Amino acid sequence: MKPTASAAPEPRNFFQDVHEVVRLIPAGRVSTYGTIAHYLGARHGARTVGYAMMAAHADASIPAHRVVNRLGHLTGRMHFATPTAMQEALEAEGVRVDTDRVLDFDKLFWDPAVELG
DNA sequence: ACCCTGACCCAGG
DNA sequence: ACCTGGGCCAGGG
Repeated sequence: MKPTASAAPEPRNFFQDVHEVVRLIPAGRVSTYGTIAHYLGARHGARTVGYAMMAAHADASIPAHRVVNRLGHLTGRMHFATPTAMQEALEAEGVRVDTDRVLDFDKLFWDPAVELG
């Protein structure tokens, strides 16, 4: 018989996995493309996480502003409603930003492999 | 089913 | 310190 909806594992693609991890980043903390890629499996590149974040733009429940590049730079800022919206969203939760870079990046860095076990 | 596009990161010369 | 190449996923035309 045809597998029921509950029996069939939902077809999760990599983008959805990325979105799920991003939702877990606490307010006031930041993570990076490469970290998330590594957490989800070595065969995925950081670039692909970037692709997933573009797709995330449609979903307001994903805190896309908490994902920056490995240097703490706000590389995704141009994809927000305004070029300053990403920085403003971070500052609204207490993250200091200067010239498109997160200050105290090492301290605020959130690694799913560490925080989630 | 092919072509294009797009928030990255590391290794090597 | 600069540039290059390789890896990588999903949606739309």
